[in-house]
Amino acid sequence: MARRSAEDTKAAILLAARERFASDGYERATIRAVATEAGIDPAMVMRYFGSKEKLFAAAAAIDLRIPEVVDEADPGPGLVRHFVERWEQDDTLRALLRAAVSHEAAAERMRALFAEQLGPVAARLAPEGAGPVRAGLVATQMVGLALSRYVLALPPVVGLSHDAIAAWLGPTISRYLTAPDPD
Amino acid sequence: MARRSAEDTKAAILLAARERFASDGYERATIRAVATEAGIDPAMVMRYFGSKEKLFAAAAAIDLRIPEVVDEADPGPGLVRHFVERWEQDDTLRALLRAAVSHEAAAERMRALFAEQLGPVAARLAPEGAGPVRAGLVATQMVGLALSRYVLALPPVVGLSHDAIAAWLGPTISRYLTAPDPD
DNA sequence: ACTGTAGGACAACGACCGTTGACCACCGTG
DNA sequence: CACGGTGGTCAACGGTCGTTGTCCTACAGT
Repeated sequence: MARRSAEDTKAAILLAARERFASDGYERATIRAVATEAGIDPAMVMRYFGSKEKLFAAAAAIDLRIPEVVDEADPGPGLVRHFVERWEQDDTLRALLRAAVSHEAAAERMRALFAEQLGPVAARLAPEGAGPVRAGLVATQMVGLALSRYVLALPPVVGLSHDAIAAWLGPTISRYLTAPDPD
Repeated sequence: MARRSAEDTKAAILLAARERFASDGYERATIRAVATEAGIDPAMVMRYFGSKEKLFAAAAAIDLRIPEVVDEADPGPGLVRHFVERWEQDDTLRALLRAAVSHEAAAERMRALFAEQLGPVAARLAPEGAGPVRAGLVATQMVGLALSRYVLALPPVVGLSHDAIAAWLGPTISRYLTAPDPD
């Protein structure tokens, strides 16, 4: 059997870690299970990542890659589509979401993620000074979709097509971002 | 010190259990912590509830108490207000939500909750046959609000008043329930 | 006063977890 | 061929958890 390089092993561990964190959450995802899935000894995980906490931090590093250019008048559908594709692309966001619910460090990372990556978009599209609130409203809808579809697996929500999701949630997101303040 | 009745003790355990499950999630909420908070020995919890699983089942029993009568043309704001008040009334819903993320039995209970209690309302207000999908859409927005506000504690969402929440999310809920199907 | 019973405490078991330290095997290089 | 470092294993420690069995104690009814 050919020896693996350290980088290959690290990558295998990260992949396995995202999978376990995504489907088991922070506490149920054990170092031992991650190691088994990566085909190595638990001690290697410690060698390469130092602790479970640091392994999670490495596994949950993510860039939302929100597109710079969107339809300024009706940004919702495009953003919704982008989010859905981002969620389904790999396990990272699911891992972060599941962990954020019971792990304070993960929750903090999630808050930072929305503040730093969704914030600027909202600041640009929203009325003067309303950026943070509008970003928060968008977050409620997008996080709720993710939770319902990928974690709770509510059957009607799982059954929605990407088109249906964009058609239903798009107007909501557009309104949260661009509508004037209500009375 | 006067002895407590079994019923009093059971109630104290349930109260403590909801608190621990709500703020720690299923796995981090230990029987030992619940017992300490209820002022008794962990063994008592087992005596009265049999197992951690059954304790959770007892602590997570809930009735959403969705009002029978709502404004049929614009049900959103009223429903949103009712949900927010229901969430803030006690720890039961927060406990269920947090546990549902990492505990399959709790997730199943959450699915049943929405199907049985939100489903009928959606079936009544939505176009023929569209009930389940509309209930699912409503769930994405309401669950997302709860997660963002009570679990992740996103600052802009935490800062919203009940009035602001109803004003922003009300139209969304109304549209999900009563709008005709999009193209 | 006696006693049965309901309400409760204590200590321990077995399992599992994160983490550690000592030890091994293969490899390219001198 | 020796050899050092890289990639890897193994066994164990200390801690915590759910759970169990045994024992204790206060009180109500006779």
